[in-house]
Amino acid sequence: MRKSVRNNSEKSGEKLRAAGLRPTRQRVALANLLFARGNRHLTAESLRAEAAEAGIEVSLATVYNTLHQFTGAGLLRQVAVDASRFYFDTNTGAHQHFYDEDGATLIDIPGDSIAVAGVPNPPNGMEVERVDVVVRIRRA
Amino acid sequence: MRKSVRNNSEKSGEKLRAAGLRPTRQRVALANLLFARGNRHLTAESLRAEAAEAGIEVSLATVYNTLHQFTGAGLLRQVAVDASRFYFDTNTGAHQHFYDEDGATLIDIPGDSIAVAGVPNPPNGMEVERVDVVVRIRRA
DNA sequence: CGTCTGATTTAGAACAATTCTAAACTGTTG
DNA sequence: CAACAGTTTAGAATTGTTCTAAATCAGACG
Repeated sequence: MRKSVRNNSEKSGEKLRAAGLRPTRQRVALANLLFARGNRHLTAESLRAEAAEAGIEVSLATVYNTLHQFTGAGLLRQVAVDASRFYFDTNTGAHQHFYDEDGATLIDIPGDSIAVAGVPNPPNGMEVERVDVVVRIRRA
Repeated sequence: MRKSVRNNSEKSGEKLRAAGLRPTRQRVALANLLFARGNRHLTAESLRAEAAEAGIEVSLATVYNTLHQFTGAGLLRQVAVDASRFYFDTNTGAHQHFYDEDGATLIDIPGDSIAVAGVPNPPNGMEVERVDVVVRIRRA
């Protein structure tokens, strides 16, 4: 057990270094939480709560900083589904989302299942950065 | 001119009544602004600014209330593209959007140009409410 | 190893967008 | 035209996020 924790931290450290971020205690701890399990969707508050539960004390400002730095480094992706908060996704590959408006939860849709056809050319001087699909669902 | 203004207000009044909303001075004025021209994208602040320019005094709270009531009544639709504010769209039909992240502007994509195929079945007990496509663009 | 330096973290203040509250007002109904 | 429920309002409150200035830390260097 202890060994695998150390391995995770080492892996996170390398990951951060590769991204050009100094592997500080806080960043490594958050990276461990973020990337240990599979794909995750979270908000600043939820990550902070999770960190607190795991006995890691980080200020909210650091959680925000880290989330933004990770996003800038391509380790995370922001998902816009709800104007009231930012969601972050540890899955940075091509994929889409279900968004459950009742529970305010996101569910991944694998990148190869949805196909979007007929996207018009963007206005002059603009280029397409990404095509986001959000399938809004609710209790039937 | 005066005649057409009266017509607009009468039309707005009927529209509101049909939606089950009492056609008050403020709601009629905002509806006129919203639906007089073609499709529009706006935020609470931008609508309020526009109202102020047109000499209509409405409190910000009323702008928010109205926007939400209109949305509830199906007269407007909310577009989630940016976690930092709510956008509203006067076009409630099926269509999609370009979102220019530099300028924070929305551009309509007609409903019949984009086709989304392969949406998986939603989880049990859930139904698809809507499929939103946002094409994020930026200066090339 | 201590020391230094710039990067990072922090608590708390500041901010922006939105929502709430309680009182004043207004549209409709009888 | 009185009465009541629905609506509006100013301003306070709340929420989520960003900023600030001071304290702390990671890594380099002697």
